[in-house]
Amino acid sequence: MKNKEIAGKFLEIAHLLEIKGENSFKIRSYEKAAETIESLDHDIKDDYISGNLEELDGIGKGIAAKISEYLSAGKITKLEELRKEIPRGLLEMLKVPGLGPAKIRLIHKELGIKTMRGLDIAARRGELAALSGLGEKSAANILRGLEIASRLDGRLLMSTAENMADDFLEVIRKDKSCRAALACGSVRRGCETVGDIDLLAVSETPEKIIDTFVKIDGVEKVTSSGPTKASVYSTGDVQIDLRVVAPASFGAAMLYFTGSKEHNIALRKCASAMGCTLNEYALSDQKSGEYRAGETEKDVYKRLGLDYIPPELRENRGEIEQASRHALPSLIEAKDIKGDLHLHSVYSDGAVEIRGLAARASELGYEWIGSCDHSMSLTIARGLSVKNLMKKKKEIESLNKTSRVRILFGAEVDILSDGSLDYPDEILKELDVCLGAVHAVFNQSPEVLNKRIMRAMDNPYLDVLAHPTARLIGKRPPLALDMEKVTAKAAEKNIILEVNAFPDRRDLKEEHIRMALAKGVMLSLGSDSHALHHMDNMRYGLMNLRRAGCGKRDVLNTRTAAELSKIISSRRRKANGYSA
DNA sequence: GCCGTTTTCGGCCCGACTGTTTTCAGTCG
Repeated sequence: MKNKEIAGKFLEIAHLLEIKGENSFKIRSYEKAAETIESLDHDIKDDYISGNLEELDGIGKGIAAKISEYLSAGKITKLEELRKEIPRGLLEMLKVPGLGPAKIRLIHKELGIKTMRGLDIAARRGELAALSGLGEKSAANILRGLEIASRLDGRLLMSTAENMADDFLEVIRKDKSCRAALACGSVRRGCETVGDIDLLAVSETPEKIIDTFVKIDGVEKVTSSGPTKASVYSTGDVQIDLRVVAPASFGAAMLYFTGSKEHNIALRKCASAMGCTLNEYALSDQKSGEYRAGETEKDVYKRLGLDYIPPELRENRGEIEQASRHALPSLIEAKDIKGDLHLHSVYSDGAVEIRGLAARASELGYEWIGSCDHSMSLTIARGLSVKNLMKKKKEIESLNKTSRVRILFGAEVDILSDGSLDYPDEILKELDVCLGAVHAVFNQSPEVLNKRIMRAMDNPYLDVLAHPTARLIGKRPPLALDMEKVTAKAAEKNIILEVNAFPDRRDLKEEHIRMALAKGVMLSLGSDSHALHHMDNMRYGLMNLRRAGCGKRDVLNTRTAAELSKIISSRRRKANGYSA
């Protein structure tokens, strides 16, 4: 499938046109087309073959022709020409905070600078400040922006961003004039990573809140500060923005600052179509300016004729149209979760005894847990020998006599380099649940790797494929798996795919969850806890599920212990039937 | 470049803050 690839080409065209100074609506058209293509639930080649490209939203004659050219000839002439015309370095400069297309153009035209390095040198020499339209301050901002762009190439993990946001919110909420405060933006939408942190507060006296905010310990630099809005850089050069609004605008402002940008643009179009304008203050009549809604998000959606759209779905991927015909998916919620399927104990590399895990699970309101320690080959994580595994089984049996929470006897079994599992079948058979996972030998060729996973999935005792792509966000790339094939195989063999909730794993990612859901594959959530506090990480896996539009019935963790056992024994029976 | 209940031209989402310039363009979200 080339959807993502093609979407990327159009985004590149959009950026190049920006630098060129093209009409901004033309640029927006390319961006829109890229969004449409990226969020398609099928291969765009299908539309190309059937001649229906122009029926897609935001795709007309021009862009359809470019898609056709790419699919038939493997290139887009317009993009090739733009690349020749505009030095690659100028594109990179767009990533520098404080530097936009107009200034880039100016710098390029007046000073002939076309690389980041060249820009850095000119900035240090003070050549930028001499340009008309720029001054000392702009030059200094660009210099700082360059520093940030080079240091902060990555984004923050959601968990880090949430903690930072909470630290700031705690102080803001203590201000007596603060009625409410929360994090919006990508934090509220549950994204995997966060670029900058957007905070929103409600108050009748915004200046006071802003004043509190810019003085918080941990603010390293205030980059802008007005009566209702301020931006600061906090420790680690993380940008934090705060906006303060009046109570009557709380909902409209929440919508506005939660985004996504694309969702907002689409909502404003809806508003405009019904003679209204939507901004961060309210939904109001275009002519009279009369207030229609704004105090809560629900009110605004309702006045727009839409069902309430949960933040995780606000990406303009069709959710607005779904909301208009009452067809939004009913998303899984934290309260639906009855158990955590992936917990490590002191038997392997966990820090907690099984009884401790069960006690915490009880506090969390769970009915069951899966005690899944590492298998014998993973010596670095004190993987269990068969003998210790059997000892663990006895302990679980004994604990289950009195435990309020049913403890499943499980294991996270290594998928070895040849695709065999790390315990013999007669041992695997004993497990209540068997998770299989790759923990070593990541560097196989894609062919060998895919064969390895397929072979593992052929084992009738493999119930769950845990953290399927083995990625670590920002640290280790995902395995080069053909996820279409993996999800198809999971559907065929009734294998459950895990959504690992550890903050730097979040594996499967939402795109792959959607792929699995489309094929009817069951999913499971696991915190992969190695310490007690890790059990609270389930929320991050839940974010992925919700962002993928996942409902309650799609997830194993919403079932009772009895239902879960039934699902697993039924899948094993079928799998054994296949392999016999 | 796209689109059409103001339909083949002329619109296209909206506002805060900064910096450089004296009224607004650029950037950001």
